[in-house]
Amino acid sequence: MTTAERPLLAQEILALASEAVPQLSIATVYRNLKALQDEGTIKPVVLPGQNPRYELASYGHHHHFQCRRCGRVFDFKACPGNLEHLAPTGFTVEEHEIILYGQCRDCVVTKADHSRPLAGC
Amino acid sequence: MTTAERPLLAQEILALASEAVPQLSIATVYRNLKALQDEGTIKPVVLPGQNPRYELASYGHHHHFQCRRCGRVFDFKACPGNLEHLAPTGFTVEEHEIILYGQCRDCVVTKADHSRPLAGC
DNA sequence: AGCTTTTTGAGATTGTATTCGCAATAAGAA
DNA sequence: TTCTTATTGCGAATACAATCTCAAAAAGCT
Repeated sequence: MTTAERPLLAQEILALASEAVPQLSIATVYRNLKALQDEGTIKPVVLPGQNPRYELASYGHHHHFQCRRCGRVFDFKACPGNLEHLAPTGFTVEEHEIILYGQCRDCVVTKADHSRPLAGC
Repeated sequence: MTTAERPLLAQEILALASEAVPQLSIATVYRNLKALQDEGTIKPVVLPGQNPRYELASYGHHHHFQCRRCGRVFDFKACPGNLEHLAPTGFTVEEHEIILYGQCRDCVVTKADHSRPLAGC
């Protein structure tokens, strides 16, 4: 399994790995994901209402961007920090999560080009 | 159906409404949620890996806080804004979502009190 | 009250991501 | 090569939120 530059769905992993191992089954993908997760190599990235994606656990604090056109999720390191004061008074903030939605670099090209595929571009 | 002060799960709605209508079934809850959603009165609030909660659609831009102890989700209006620049260069940000995790006012009381229930407190 | 329409409860069913079971295959050791 | 162990493919099974079915109950109307 090679390193990817963004969190991947089990299905994306299957698709990508299938290029090298055509008969690869989804069960094997899930089995390996589980194993890698148990040993702490990877961790799940869950966006609201979506299936888990997976990325290397070694990558530090960061957040995620999802492209609305191609659906891919990207990491970004930037973080405003100091979000503790946003919560209602009396609340304690232990962790935060920021998710940005928009168009990725590949997809901003032409706003109105509806002929391009909506996923996997 | 009365107004609640935070987004509720179908199950929470069932539990709360059952106090008034004991034999209420989950099907009715889902039916009404769907109807209210179709007419635009409520909208779903989805946290990563969790079932949708529902809140009034009229409440403007805001974000969510989840208490790790009782699991309840709360709204908060505060928002740092200007998150567009956080995304990688070349990306366009159309929307953002911030989720804070921690302890709610009710649950911060005693950090080490493990005798209290973990949900519904 | 009698009739019609809408809503409901309760259980069955669906959809779908994930996991299991197990025989087959591959990889390692000797 | 032969034996042993680990991994795989593939179809079946699971888990579970959400939806459907349909007879019963409730609400409206006259």
